[in-house]
Amino acid sequence: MPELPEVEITRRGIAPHLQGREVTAVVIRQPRLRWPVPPQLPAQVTGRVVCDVTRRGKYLLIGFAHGALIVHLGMSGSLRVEMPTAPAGKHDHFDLCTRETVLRLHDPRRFGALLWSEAPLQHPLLAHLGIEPLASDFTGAWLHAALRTRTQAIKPALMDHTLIAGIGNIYASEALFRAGLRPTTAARRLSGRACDRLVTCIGETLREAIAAGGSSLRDFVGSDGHAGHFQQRHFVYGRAGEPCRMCATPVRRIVQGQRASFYCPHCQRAR
DNA sequence: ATGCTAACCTGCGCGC
DNA sequence: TGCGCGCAGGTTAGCA
Repeated sequence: MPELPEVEITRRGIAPHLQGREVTAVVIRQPRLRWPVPPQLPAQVTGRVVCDVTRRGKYLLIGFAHGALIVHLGMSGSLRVEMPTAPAGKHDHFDLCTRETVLRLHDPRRFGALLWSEAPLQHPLLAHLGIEPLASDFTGAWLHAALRTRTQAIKPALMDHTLIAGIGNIYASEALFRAGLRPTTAARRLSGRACDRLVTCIGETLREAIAAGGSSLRDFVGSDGHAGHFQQRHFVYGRAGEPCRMCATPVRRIVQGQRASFYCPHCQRAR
């Protein structure tokens, strides 16, 4: 589930329930995540008030005056706002309680993370993140310059978070389809016009996904919290062998850097 | 520095 | 029904 749009949707869903609220209790039910949840974390935030909930790449930051909780959802993580009386289930790792609700971290595969930092943007996990793909300084000219020395294929380059923060496997394939670019094209070979197009398409892809998820924000309270059920209509992702939505040519699946890439061999020929 | 591989986990869908 | 297999939205550590 969680690439940048899902993380942003989560942020918007949980922020109203946290901002300005005092943390009344913290429950670490299952500390095993990518790294163990720090045992001193409850003492750090109990009795403190949440200032804001922000996002950097795929990281969520639950901010306090003296630092922030850093949350990463990994492959299978989700955050839900529930009533304090709701029973915790299997793979519910952690609760952040306020007087009104409980923020619950659920993560079956345990690739997620929950950490505390007094200077979150300087934290080793965040310090080297690249440009925000929805920020106004992410332009075709910027991308063209950034890719100039990259021998790597464009698709894994888009997923390099030290270059661009937050683009995952689904949206990398989707954005390249929209831009008409072959995922295997060497990044340095992209023309200025191709980079312009790609930046536009990345923005459109991410914004549309956020907008599609935004319609289900109310579900963050009291329901399954499953940000996937609004079913974005992918052009190519997960559609190997199925007809391209634009030209009906069968979509191809290849593997790049041990990750599946999907593309239309007819629509994606430009560079 | 750069680039590949393995590793961390559970769950689901598929073919037999 | 049940079992084994392959696959999954991410990222780091370690090694060449």
